[in-house]
Amino acid sequence: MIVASWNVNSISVRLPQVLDWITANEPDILCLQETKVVDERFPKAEFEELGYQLAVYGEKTYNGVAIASKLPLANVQKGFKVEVGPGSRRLIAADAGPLRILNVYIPNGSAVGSDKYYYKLAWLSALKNHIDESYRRDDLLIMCGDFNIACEDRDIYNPEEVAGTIMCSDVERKALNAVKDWGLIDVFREHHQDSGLYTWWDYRMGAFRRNVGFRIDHIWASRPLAPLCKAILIDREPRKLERPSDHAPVFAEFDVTIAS
DNA sequence: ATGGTGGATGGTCCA
Repeated sequence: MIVASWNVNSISVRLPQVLDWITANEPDILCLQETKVVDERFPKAEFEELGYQLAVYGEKTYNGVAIASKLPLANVQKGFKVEVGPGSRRLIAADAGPLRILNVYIPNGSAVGSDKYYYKLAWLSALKNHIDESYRRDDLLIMCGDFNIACEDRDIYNPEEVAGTIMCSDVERKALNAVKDWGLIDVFREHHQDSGLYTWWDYRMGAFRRNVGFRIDHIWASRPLAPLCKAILIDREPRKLERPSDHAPVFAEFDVTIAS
């Protein structure tokens, strides 16, 4: 079973690229972030024509998450039970066959010490509580999405230059590690140890051409599920297209049987 | 050097 995650930076703009990518790669589940449309305007029919069910939780202009799945989705949950602050739409969860999917768009945080940074930390705390309340350690859980945090220096092109700044400050890394300590595994690092492997490159300054990137989009798996991951890749090809998202999709294959 | 690029918007805000 193939599970993918992609921050598309507007599903309206990126729809043709996303549909092409789905056709080429045939993921069973695709988690999207930064869809930037209200639910009524999400292009559901185009996904349904390719055989996918949709669960969407979006808003105008900002944020927005969605799950497209070939398997029927059940127990769809949108947002935290009690939202953090103004309550932007950044979390959607559902069960798909044997898997429990948690798709998150963790706040960017803008700059260390800013109001948005403290919102990011509060959101991470709420995420930890949400997982504690919602899942069991023996669930086949995937938490994926745009985490907006590079966990280690090898996830960053120029760690010395950006040390302590947004997406790699110690405090936000610790807050994310507190989530991870529930029992989640960064599946990508089970399969790849190299630096230079990124999922996001700024649109500016020719960052992609120079591979000035960050690995901030992740697929994490619970302890019983992680060993079933047979392969995981970042697909850089869509980032090379005209009018790309600034993020590349990440996708993982899990050797799980689908009960009928 | 606080720049630069892209998306949604219709003023700027966000990333």
